Amino acid sequence: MKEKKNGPPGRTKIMKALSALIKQKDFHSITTAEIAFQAGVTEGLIYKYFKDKRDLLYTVLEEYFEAFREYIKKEVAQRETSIEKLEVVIRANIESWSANRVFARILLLEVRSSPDYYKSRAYELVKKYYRTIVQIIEDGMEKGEIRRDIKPEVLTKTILGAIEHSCLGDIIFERTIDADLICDNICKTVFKGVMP
Amino acid sequence: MKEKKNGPPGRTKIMKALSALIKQKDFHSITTAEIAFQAGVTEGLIYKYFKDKRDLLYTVLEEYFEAFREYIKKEVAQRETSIEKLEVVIRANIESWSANRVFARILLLEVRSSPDYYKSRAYELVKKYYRTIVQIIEDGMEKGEIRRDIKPEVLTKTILGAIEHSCLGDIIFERTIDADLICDNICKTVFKGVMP
DNA sequence: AAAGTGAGTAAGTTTTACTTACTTATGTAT
DNA sequence: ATACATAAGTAAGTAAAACTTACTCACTTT
Repeated sequence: MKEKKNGPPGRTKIMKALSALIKQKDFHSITTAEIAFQAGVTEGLIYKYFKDKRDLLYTVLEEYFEAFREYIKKEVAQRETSIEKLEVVIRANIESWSANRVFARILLLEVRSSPDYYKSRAYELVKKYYRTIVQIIEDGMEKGEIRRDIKPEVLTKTILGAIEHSCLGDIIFERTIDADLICDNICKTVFKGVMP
Repeated sequence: MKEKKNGPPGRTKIMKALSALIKQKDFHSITTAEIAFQAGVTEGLIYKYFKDKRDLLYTVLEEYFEAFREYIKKEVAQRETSIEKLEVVIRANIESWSANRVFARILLLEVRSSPDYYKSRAYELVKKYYRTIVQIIEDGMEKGEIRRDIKPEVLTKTILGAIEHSCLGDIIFERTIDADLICDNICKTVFKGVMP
């Protein structure tokens, strides 16, 4: 077996088609007709395999996310202290987005506004990722590496938010992401604080 | 003069109508027919005063943002040190969103994905807000209150991102925002760092 | 009073997401 | 092999929503 169970070829072609189109324009202005044309199938087939246009988007996102989590997991496992682990999460996250802008754009801009997204499998993966970070922080607190007067959940959100917003502008305006600079700045801020 | 130059009554009614509807459901599932009905005008009038449905949304957002900036400006002026100013920005931002969820939802979820938004007047106001914070940080660096080995722009994005992501979940799922907890946690993290 | 202007309308058209009823290919048991 | 079942794919629509166009009415200006 070369591939995972991707299902029928038409389904794969449709996902590839949207994946390609989303590089060129925003999701809202991509029509189902365009997707079908790019995939070389008819419009109706989209609705055979996906509930609706958005469901297709979530499924594409899911694929990206699976790879992303895999990568992060591997990197984290190699580190010892919780601070090192957090640093590698921050770095890997930014670098993943930098290498895979489409993924970042879908995740940060295209799906969040639809209520249905929060019932999707893709969102389940996001939550898993979130919980991984909370766990790192809780472990760090237990080991005395991280101060205990902060809520792990809020700290996680602070870190994820810092990453997201720092990359957002570059993603929207198609600029190159200076991963090192951003990572370095976020780590300095979060680990040691901004006071001299 | 009671009001600012709001333009013709129909225009105001349309904006009020969308403002009310967006409290109940997400922008995508609000139809122009609904907006017109709620406003007590015909659908065509919307297109007399606004380029399209999204343009109307940006204009509503603009109104909210104007008030937001006014409030922040006043709060900031009362503080002395740059750290105090940053703290009050964080607090005022979170409290504004807590008090005005519609505004936060539009800003964080509904407009960001459309390229047109980045040409709107509303986005200009966002940039102004961003620059205000950069300025506070630059002043702080000059006065020696903030370490100089961080880029003011990245630090600004880190702070804004931390705020946004910390509130996002509560906004989406309509939970109450614990402004004090979030503000306190972000300040602790950003000012002093997470290490004990 | 005639002309001009801006607010507002009624009745379309077009676009686009989504459906339905059908055909063609593929694999499987007798 | 042949009949049957199931899955892949298509063609031609429908419905709803965004957006247009050509018009009317009221009110001001000269």
